[in-house]
Amino acid sequence: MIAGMNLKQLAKHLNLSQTTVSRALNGYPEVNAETRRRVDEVARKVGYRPNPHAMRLATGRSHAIGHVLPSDRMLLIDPHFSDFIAGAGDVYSANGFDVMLHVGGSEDEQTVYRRYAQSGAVDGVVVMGPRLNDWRIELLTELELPFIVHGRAGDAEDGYAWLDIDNRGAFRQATKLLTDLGHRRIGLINGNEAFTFATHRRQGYEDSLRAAGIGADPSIMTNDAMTEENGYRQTKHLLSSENRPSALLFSSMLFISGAIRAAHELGLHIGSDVSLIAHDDGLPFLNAEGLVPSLTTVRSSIRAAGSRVAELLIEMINNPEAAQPHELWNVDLIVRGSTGPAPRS
Amino acid sequence: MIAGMNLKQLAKHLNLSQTTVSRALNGYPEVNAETRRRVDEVARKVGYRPNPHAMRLATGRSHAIGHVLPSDRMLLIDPHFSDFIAGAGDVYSANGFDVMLHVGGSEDEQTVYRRYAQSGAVDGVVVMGPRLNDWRIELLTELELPFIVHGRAGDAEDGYAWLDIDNRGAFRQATKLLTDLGHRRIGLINGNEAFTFATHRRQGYEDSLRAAGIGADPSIMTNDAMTEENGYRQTKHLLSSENRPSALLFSSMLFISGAIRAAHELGLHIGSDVSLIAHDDGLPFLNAEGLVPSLTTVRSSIRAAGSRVAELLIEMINNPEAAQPHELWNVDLIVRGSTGPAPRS
DNA sequence: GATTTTTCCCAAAGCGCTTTGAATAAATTA
DNA sequence: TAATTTATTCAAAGCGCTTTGGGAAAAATC
Repeated sequence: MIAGMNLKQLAKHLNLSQTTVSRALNGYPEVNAETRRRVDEVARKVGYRPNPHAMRLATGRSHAIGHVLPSDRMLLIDPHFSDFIAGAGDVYSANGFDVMLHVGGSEDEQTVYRRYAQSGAVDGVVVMGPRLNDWRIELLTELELPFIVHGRAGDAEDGYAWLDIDNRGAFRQATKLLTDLGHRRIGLINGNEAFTFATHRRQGYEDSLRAAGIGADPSIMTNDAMTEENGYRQTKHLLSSENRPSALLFSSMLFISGAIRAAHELGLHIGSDVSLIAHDDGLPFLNAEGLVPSLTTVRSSIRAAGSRVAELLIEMINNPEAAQPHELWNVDLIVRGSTGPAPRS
Repeated sequence: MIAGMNLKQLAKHLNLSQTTVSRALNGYPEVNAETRRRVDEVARKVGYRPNPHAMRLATGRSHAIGHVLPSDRMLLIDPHFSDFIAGAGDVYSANGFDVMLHVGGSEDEQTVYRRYAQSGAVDGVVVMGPRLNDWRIELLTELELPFIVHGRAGDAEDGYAWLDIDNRGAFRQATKLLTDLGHRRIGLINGNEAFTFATHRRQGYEDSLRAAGIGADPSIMTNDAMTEENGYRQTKHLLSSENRPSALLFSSMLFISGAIRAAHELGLHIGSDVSLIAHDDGLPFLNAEGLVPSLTTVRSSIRAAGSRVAELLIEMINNPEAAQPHELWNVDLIVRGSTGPAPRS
């Protein structure tokens, strides 16, 4: 590792005290403008970089954000994680924050948070994939470690900071589109309801069914890990049943390829024999528009959410007194080719 | 953030000096067995955790590994990243290492590495998605920052540590399977050849074509971002061409759903009209076995690679004098239902 | 011109840990 | 019994930065 100059040396080089140099670099007011200019210039020239560990030790602030992926990693988080973090990462580095990532391992997840809090290893954490009454929220609150939840964890939503998309509204809209098109039997292929987003989506779906005077039928509602294979299996199952749905709602694009495959195999034409709508997080390798027929979706960029979550958390850290942010994002329904009027039976 | 006791307090509590306590906790020999027992016990009881920043400052070692995702993030890395890191993460935390993740942002990627090296923010880094003669290798070597490459970067392979899968061998095998089955016209739907893995795969493919006396035909070889959509588009294009291939080789499972869709649309039966083989990284949301027909693949777990890469890097860090590791992993060809004898034309 | 402010800088303490260089007591050896 | 070793422990000096509490010179006020 290349040596690099430290503050002391830089100060000597400048014929100034460490104090002054430190202050100059950190933008404190009590330093002469000309001096500051000189310091900045020389620092840049010699490529001075403060030692982050020393800085952290001295200030007690780590300038790092923790992301911990649960050790019982559900399929939910993984494929979405990189996109989320891509969005957040931009913001973090723009603000000089590092990301501490913790995934799996022997150490109990709870211990990790405790360690973070106690040691000041991070200034805040992002909670991803919240579940109903997620224990992490209680723990982090108790630890007084600033955190923000991507999603919501059920009740007491005022008690913590969160950013969520309006999953319920989204699925309400999507379902309404279908009922408006005359569909009466609509299947829901949802993610694991341990996660709140899945619950919210079901609620939205039920809202619109109810509004259309249709009873929810548990036999055409599923909760599964969001994989291609499950998409295939469930679709195949539902569409080959006696009283098959004329429309299906999917909680993730990850289901979709499988679903399309199943429909094809059954000789059903998408958009006429069966209508499909999926929630689209904007994962770059799965493009709803590129499908044939193009897919009707409720879309919300998980990447954008990542950026915003990062922004909010940094604000919270810089300004701990401020009120906890709550943001609920609208989700756009984008009608494309995979939805059409209910076939007359 | 919860306070937590520091060394000094712990020492006082134990009626010992900081030195002794520190030594006891860090397993130094010059400390009485009984004393060590006492220290360990009390430390555990009061939940003492050393402040990592202080530790890092004092030792100069950060106990952290850097992963930096290129800012010109190609689709390649993203979906594979979380699986890779999931594997690596287990090993990291088992060894008390943290992960510093850097993604995108305004700061130039090169600067990030320089900063890491100069400040000792990380003890080593993992280079993912290497390209031909990747500049990162040169830079990191110059910076003397320990690193390991997942993949290879072209020539001078002895100059750095790497772990790679035998992409060439894998595609050689896969192609051979096809030529043995009588296929003479085999398309290759590859990833971006800026990445070395794609080049290696093409080479393996060409090896076996050559061995079978078949000339490579650039018109049925493509290089694209690995997305569902591209899989569809390229497959559709190739399979509807005049002299269509009877078999296709894919560099990623991400292509596959699109490919299957295209084949279906063209009314081609997979496994008889057209044979398909894909490279399978073992991404959890895309299961080759679950497809219908099940997919013949060359499979290598990217997650396992992550674990091993982490292990090797940690060894390198703990033992800087040792020779740089090079590991080339065999890839298994798993024959399933998507491959069959070439149709007689 | 004397006094109070302001401006600009500095020495030194401290963050919490590791590590060096002794010191003391106990155990060996002579 | 005196001289060495060995086994344990400790005080103090860093690691590289921030921050407190002054202090000297310059500027402003009376």
